[in-house]
This record gives sequence, structure tokens and C-alpha cells, in this order.
Amino acid sequence: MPAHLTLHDTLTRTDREVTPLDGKTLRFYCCGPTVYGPAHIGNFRTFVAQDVMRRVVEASGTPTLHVRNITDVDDKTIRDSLKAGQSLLEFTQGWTAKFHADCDALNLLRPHTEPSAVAHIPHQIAMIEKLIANGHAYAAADGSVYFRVSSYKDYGKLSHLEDRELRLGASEAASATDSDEYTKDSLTDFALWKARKPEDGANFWPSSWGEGRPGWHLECSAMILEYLGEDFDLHSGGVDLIFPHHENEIAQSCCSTHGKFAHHWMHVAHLMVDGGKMSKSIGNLYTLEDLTKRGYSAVEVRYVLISGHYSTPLNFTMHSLDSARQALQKLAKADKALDRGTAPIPAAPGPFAEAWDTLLKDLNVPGALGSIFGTLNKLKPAALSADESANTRNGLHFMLQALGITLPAIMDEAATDVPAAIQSLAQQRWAAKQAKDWAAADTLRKQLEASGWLIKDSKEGFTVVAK
RNA sequence: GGCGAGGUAGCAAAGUGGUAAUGCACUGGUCUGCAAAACCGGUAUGCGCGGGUUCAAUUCCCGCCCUCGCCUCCA
Repeated sequence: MPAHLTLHDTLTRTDREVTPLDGKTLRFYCCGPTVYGPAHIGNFRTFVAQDVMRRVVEASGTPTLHVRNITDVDDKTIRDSLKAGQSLLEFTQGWTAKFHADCDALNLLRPHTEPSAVAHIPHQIAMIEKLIANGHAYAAADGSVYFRVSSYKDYGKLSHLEDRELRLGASEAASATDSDEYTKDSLTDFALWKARKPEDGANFWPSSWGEGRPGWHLECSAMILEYLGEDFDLHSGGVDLIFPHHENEIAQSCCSTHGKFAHHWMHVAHLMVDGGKMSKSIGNLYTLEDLTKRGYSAVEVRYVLISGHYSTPLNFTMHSLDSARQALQKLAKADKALDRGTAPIPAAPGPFAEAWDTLLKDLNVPGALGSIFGTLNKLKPAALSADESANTRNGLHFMLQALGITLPAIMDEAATDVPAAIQSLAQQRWAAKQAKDWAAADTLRKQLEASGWLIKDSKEGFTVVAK
């Protein structure tokens, strides 16, 4: 695959080719979850988009180094662990396990490295010390440490917020009344280290500025330095992280190292529910479990999440899950029609070259899916020769692998676990049909349907299918 | 107020300076006793509104309306 993925870059606002700085491995970082509860499908939209990005890069022949953090210390994890009567570690490990289970169900490739913030306190402290020594940070009277935004002239270049514009909006009033803010030199300065407070419980660490804990923005910078270095290929996260989180990361990292930090920024738009924002604070969210309880599978959820371009908001509805189910069935049936008994070798897109090209152009998944169906419709799988169908199936599997889609079982397949009573009714109906007693046959079929079973007739006999 | 994204068929969602992919839903036909499945078709003279540029705009430019997000923890 000579072609390379092109991705929109938030910083330069241009589409740029994604190629490794070291010429070998694409090294990228994704902001991971804060583990204080189950992640919702909006969170997963971002992780799934990043997963597709990684899969496409790998399918195009470039190995990756994927780093994604676990935020296991912040206001919420501390608050909720105390509420649950658990240690912070115990509490966050439980939710981390849940997160991993959901990721596996959604067919997300595990990051190569998944560092936790708590496990990297010394790294964060070291970075703060550097920033203070550089004059980019200062310790306040209460033992907190802040980054001096005015010391970094490029601050705001990612979010395109001018210094004087920062916090001039609705937040100004709120910030000014927060007692914390009085210890800062400027309203725009942000915390690198938060001095210990009574509500932190046992969750504090020693430092030369006193006991406390790292600020949220710092962990990513510190762990990126540790695992990816001063310069790396790509950084990704949800759009809401552009400001202030990623802006702060850039400031912290560029002021404490000589590198340029991320060379490419990928931001994933939000998932909407019925036209509105979905978030923990509003409470209109679905977790993966909410949907599986309603009978939907994780693949179906994944399909919905990738069915809109990652850079545009996607509206989630239950109907979209039904739609995804049917689309996946269509793919599974096409795959079956192409199956002539040889195992697929998904090494090249084959007849799906157009879909692959579409995917390489800023990860246009919906465009690629459309192209896959279009190609399938045109090829008519059932009519292909053995060689053609093998080639087509290889290509289909190549595309599915790049998209991370695993085909579901075909729903209309004959059921194997038909209860004896149902089987007997079905037999009776077949007999009635053979006798051309249509009325009786239809009555029996309706009876079976009411019990949740469908009959499919063929010339030689019938099959019973779960409804 | 500042920054950003978006308005395309019933729903969802691509795309293009030359007259609209695809999935779902709906629908006609073949098949079937009738169905189901499968297969073959159909379904936006139209791409928020109004101007402009052009031989030609949904696609470029200008103005306007509306929706959503960020500016505070947030994927």
C-alpha cells in the first residue's frame, strides 16, 4: 500500500499526510478516560475514531506506537472513591477494568502503552520543577503551582483564542468568585500542582511545594515526554479538549523541553443524542451496557459510531442502531455469498480500491462504506467465479479489518435449538401445506410467529428461524 | 461578545463547478398457494434563504436565518 493517510490538522487547519517522523513507526497519543464511572458511547466515538485511524495506518503498511493514558486522579475520582468508601486505587482499578471490557467488546485495539497518572507523579513533579526553573511557573502562597500563561507567547495558537479573549465569556464571573483564583497572578494561569485540601482525603503526594496532587493537564505532558519524547507524530482527543487541555499541554511541554510536541492534531467531533449534546453533566447519556441491555450488539454500536465522518457531529438515535444491524447483515450475507471455502487473506483492497482511497482521504468512513456497498451491488457476489470471489472476499476483509468491523452471524440462518413443541407445530404446518390446506397452514404459521418463530419454505422443505 | 462546526430525500449520511454515493425505511416486479428470503427496479428537477460570479453552482463569493459545540470539569 504505497498510499498514505491524509488527516485534517487542527493546528494548521489543513489536510496533511500522516507520515512517521522517524520514517518507521507512527507514534501517537490519545487522551484517555477519567475512570470514575462507565464511559458513555460519546466517549467511545472518539476512541473508535482513533482506532480506525490506527487501523488504517497499519493497513497501509506503517507500524504504530499507540499511547493512551488513564486519568486516575482528579476531583471526580477522589470525590467518588471517598463516597464509595474505597481507596482511590481500588476505585479507579474497578472502572479501568470496566473500560477495558467495553473497549474489547467494541473491537478497539489495545494501546501499546497505557500509563496511569498516579503511577507518574514523579515525572510530573520533575516537569513542574523545570517549568519553575525556566520562569514559566510559580508557586503560590498556599503551595499550589501555576503555569504563567503570559510567559508563553504561542499560547492560544491551537484554539485560536487570543490572550485577551481568554475567559472573557460566561466563565469570568464564576472564576472570580472562586477563592482559588485569588492565589493566581492572572486569571488565565492554570494549575500544575494543587495544594492538599481536606476533601482530598488520603490522596496527596509530597513535593517541594508541600503536599498536594498534580493538575489534570500536566499528566499528559509528562507521560508523553516519558513514552513518546519531545517530538511525536500525532495527538488526538475530543474537540472539547482543544481548549484548555491541549492548549495547556502545548504550553507545558514546549516550555519544559526543546521539542515541538505534537506535529499533527486530530480532533473528533461530539456524538449528539436526538440533536443535543450528550454528557455526564447533563445525564442524557448511554453506556455500552445500556444498549446491549436493549438487545444491540457492540459491533452494531461501533458501526453507528463510525457511520458519520469523525470531524462532524453525529446524531445518535435508536433507529440508527436498527439501521446498522441491517447494514451489517447485508455485509455478512455478501461475505457468505463470496465464501467458496478458502480462508480470506486480507492483504489488499482488491476491487474495493475506491473505498480504500476514500478512507485514506481524512478517514472518510461513511464514504468508504458507501463505496463498499456500491462495489458489492455492482459485482453481484453470487455470480462471480471462484477466483473473482476469493479476490473480492480478500478485499472485503481488508476493508473490514481497517474499519474494525467483525461480521455478525446471519440472523436468518436456520435455528439449531428449536423446541420440540415448535418443531412439531412446524411439521404439522408443512403437512397441511402439502395437503394444500392453506387455511390451516396459515393459522399454524401465525401461531408459530406469535411464539417467536418464523417459517421459511423452500421446494423440498422448510426451516424454522428465530424471530 | 470571541472561536469553531454544521444545515443534502421519511431517518442517517457521503460527495461534486456540468445537473445528487450509500445504509435504513417505503415501494413496483420476479419467485411463492400466500408469505419470508433472494434477485431485478423505483423513490431528492432538489442539496437552509436571498443575491453575485460563470456557458453552467448544491458545489465558488457576499449577505442573512437557523442548529450545535467550545470559551468552566467534559470525548
